[in-house]
Amino acid sequence: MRHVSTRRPTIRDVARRAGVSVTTVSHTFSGNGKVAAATQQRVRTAAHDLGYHPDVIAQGLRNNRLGVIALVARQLDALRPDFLYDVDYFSRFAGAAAVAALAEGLGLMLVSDPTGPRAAGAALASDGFIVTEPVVDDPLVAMLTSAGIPFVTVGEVPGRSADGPDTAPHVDIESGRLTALALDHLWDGGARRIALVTGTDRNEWNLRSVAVYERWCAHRRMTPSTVRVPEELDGGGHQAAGRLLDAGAVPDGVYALTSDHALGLVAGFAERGLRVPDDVRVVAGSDAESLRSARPTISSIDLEPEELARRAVEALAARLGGRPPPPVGRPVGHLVVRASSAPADPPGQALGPRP
Amino acid sequence: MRHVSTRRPTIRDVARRAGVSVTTVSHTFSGNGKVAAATQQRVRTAAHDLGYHPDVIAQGLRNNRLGVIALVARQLDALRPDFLYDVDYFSRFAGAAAVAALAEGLGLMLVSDPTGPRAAGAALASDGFIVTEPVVDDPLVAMLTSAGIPFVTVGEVPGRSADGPDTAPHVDIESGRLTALALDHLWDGGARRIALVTGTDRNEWNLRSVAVYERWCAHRRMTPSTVRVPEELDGGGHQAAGRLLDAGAVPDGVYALTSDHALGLVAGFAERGLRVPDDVRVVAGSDAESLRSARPTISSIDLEPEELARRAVEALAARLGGRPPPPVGRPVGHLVVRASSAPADPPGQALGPRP
DNA sequence: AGGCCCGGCCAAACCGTTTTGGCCACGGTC
DNA sequence: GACCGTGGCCAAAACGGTTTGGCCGGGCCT
Repeated sequence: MRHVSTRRPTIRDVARRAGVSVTTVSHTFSGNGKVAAATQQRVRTAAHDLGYHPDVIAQGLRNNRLGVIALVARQLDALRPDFLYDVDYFSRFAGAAAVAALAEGLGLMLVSDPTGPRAAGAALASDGFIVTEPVVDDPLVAMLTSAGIPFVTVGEVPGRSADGPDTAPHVDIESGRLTALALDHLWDGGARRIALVTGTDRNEWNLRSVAVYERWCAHRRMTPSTVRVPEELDGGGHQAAGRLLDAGAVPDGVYALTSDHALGLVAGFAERGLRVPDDVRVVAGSDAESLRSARPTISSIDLEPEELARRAVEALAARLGGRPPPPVGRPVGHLVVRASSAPADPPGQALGPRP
Repeated sequence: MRHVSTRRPTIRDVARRAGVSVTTVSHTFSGNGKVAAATQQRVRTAAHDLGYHPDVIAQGLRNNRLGVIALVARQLDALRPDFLYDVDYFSRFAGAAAVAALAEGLGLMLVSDPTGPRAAGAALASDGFIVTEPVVDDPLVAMLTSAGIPFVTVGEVPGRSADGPDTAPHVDIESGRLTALALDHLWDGGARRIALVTGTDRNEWNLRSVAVYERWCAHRRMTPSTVRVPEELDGGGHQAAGRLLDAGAVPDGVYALTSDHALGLVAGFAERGLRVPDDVRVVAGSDAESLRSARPTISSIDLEPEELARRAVEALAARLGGRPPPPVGRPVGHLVVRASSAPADPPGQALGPRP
């Protein structure tokens, strides 16, 4: 007999119990129609007695919105499915996005690229998408655009500057400012032969960093030296160190865009007898726990994924609600100086820690 | 005029175009009724021409299932909302869970504790829940149980052993075996005064580890020495080191359940002049990138969150599909030996690396 | 020949909401 | 007194699928 009581109460049950129509119940909850205060009270107590909660799916069917946004985790599609690069960044981003979504009354769904082979049907049920680090001619962006599904990218979609106003709404990751920040910091520390280690994804982060780096070098009459290694390549940083040293012009400063690569780089330098930061200073372009605990600790750009996530969610929520986009806030992302780029001790002085 | 073409095609459009009823269209896709092969073909091409995809929400309304499971991220509710402890574990878990869910045709929703203050309506739309690290008298478990919502926990719900068959379905994290593994390893390395540093959450991991540790000590006639520090306490490991040393009986081996604490512990020991692993060996109970790159590198138990996540998703999916639970697989979780617990060099021998 | 089963198809009910259009009574306006 | 506006309520039509029950005709058995 218990199966009788197991059915969750519907709006009809509430209506019956309150002695009104379902319309009235719907109205009292949505605040849409006109319902007398006394009636509202009756409805509310009836609903409460029954433990009624509106069915989100039925609502979704009717209003064509579920209250769920999707975060596309492209790293999930990497060749090694059990491997996530830039774990810190993604995890901090996803966690903060979930919290921000919650605050907007939305759920956060983690999906792999819906243009990929295993397109999850459920993924398409979401009201909007957050796409991190879109690449040039991004198929996902194209798909979302043509399907008319609202989305927000984190970082601009590169290679569209010519299109003008056609650019998709995005959260600014300020890659230009941050690159300059890192390079200036290395320069201020005394580095005069600064190399760049970048990933191969054609996203804004990589592309703009390279562009800014080259302009920056030209401005200072420095010959740029760029090494490209795939983001997801294990030991990529190590390899980059080798390539930089073998190339002849040994750098005295390196800006490595990926935290993993920065780690490998430092290790690679150590193996070849170069001391960090004494012989070569290193700054990573993305912060991670591992940089904090490495020996030496490694300086980095903290992109503030939490803040980016919050902004992305807010922008998307505003879009979904037909509200104007939130105003741009303070500049996001900052430099965290650690041992790997600490200013050189004056020559001839003891190397021990100073009070 | 474009708004006309913008409506996505429904099952009715397909039916009309194929010259059949909607029932037939539904049947050809679900494989439920009997539909002649030729008719099926007509329907499929019609659907393809129209770019038809069934509406997940409408399906969900009828079948009472959306194809989405929820992963409860309790760390999101921590006091500092921008802080996740054991980032590695959670991120690896969530990523793998999303992939596994995808493979089952399910979406993965990240939600905060639905019993919490900000209960997201959408959260309740999910078909089932994955609850990591349930605690004694877990309110969430109680809520899910009473609401009849299917769920799977990762790690047993502690304090229910008396209930017998009443225990909730769970994925075994094998905390007993792993604790013994770590302790035996310390013992084999020569440690004879082994301390335990544990968190304060009353989950299986902490509780069982303590229990096994105490039994293990009794068996070897060793006086147990346990230090408790909250998981989310920054600098908790550091504090633990202080407490252990101030207590008088300086340990020569420590098993610290949280990776953060292990890190702080090593740092704390170093400050007080204790060398790791020479004076005291350390093993962490949870692996993380930071342990891999710390100096010295720190041994740990790799819980294999990816495998746990996969199992949790599969178990939940089976439950949702009314299928029997998947068979238990190989033992999961293993010890990763690093420098912090390397066997002592025989006295009088050089300390340099050996080939 | 009659009865039965079964393959192939369809019309209609149903899932739990929201929204539209209308009904009724009441009060104010001319 | 006819008219209109409006506050309060409701019945019914969506929303886009799935499932039930039934209809029809042909082959097989007796």
